[in-house]
Amino acid sequence: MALKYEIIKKHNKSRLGKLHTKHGIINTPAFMPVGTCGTVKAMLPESVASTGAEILLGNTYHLMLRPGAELVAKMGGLHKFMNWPKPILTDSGGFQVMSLKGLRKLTEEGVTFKSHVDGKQFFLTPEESIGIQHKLDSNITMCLDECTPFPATFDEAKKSMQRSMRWAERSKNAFQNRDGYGIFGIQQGSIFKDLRQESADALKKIGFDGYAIGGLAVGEGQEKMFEVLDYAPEMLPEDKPRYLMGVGKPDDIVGAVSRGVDMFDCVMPTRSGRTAQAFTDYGPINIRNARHREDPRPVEAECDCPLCRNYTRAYIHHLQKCNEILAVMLLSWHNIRYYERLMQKIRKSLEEETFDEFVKDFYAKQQMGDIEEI
RNA sequence: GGAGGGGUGGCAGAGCGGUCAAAUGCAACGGACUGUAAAUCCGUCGACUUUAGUCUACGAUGGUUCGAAUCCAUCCCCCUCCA
Repeated sequence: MALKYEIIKKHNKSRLGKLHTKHGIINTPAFMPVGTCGTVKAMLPESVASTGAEILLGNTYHLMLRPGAELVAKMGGLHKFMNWPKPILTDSGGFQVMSLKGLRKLTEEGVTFKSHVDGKQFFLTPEESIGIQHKLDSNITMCLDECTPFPATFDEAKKSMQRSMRWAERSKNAFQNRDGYGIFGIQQGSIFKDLRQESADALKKIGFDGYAIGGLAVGEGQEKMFEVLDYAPEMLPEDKPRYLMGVGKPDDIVGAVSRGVDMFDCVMPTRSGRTAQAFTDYGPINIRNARHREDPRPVEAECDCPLCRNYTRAYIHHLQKCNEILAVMLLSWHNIRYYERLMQKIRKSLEEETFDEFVKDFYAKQQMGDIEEI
């Protein structure tokens, strides 16, 4: 098989595993920071690596626009181009089918994007998306799909899902097998169990190295998302990694691991870092808030990131107020480290068979909220 | 000494008889952010009560007017240019 996945331990629905790629091993459950344009915003790749991240995301649509897949290939592939020697997963452009719906036209053949940069037209087919991801030298290629918006009626979700399944087959056919590289299918079906099953069956018939759950965390709320995750992961092959796309908040991730998900990616730690939010074991804080103005404590006492080791809340608050780049850098760093530490704790508890206690403790702390007294 | 311009909410700055508790930006305060069109976006921002409303407000005082941030008079202060 092109990508080897070993499951080391299981606990109820949760799994501890290792995914082997040409550029290294990914310990699962894993969180993948998002580096859409060939950079995790405001972070040095070396800094991202120091957080414990073992794999990054890149994006087909954005890299196709700038600098173009050919150039990246000429520069030796995305790993070399961006100085990230570890594994890379690339999204197919399927999310942009939803997020850029005003700038694109969907047909059975593919999707025409009007570049958000200069208006230039790009026609992205499943074959083209796979080809671009190949040129980028992505370790994990994603099928081109349509991230079904929410809410969708049953019929809308069905049509959208079925097209994504036809595109999944075309994507798989266009994919060139190589050792240490793989392709993931993406389940759709919105919040409808029948459609999720139909989608899972279609993907399994095609056969993939891993299976993603797409079309969640698009506005349905955590309760509905968890309802879907109560059944969706188990519809997918047990011996392959399961990847919940675009999720999520820390408690989303813990809940999803409990329900059998192995991989996550989310913009949240970096975007929040740019918008003054810092994640802590006791829930998120907004460092811009006046209550941090004279707080001599670190953002999080237990955290070992540079922000928490070397700077006070008062200082980060000051930097943020002054709109200083350093605030964005340090907060992004902290948040990614927070997510990676969370995943490390999840894996450790699965390893030591204390996952249930970890989950209980996690939610108890999150509910306590940030301690306000100084 | 001569000529001119101006004083508006924390700051900058519109408004030049009613529709002005006063545009807009910044600051302040709070919220949102989930496969990144995002160092972004949204809300609040005189006081008290808030559905509606009441009061105090555009340098100061007095006046004209049904009605004044807007017009007039006097006073105080600031700025530019020329001597």
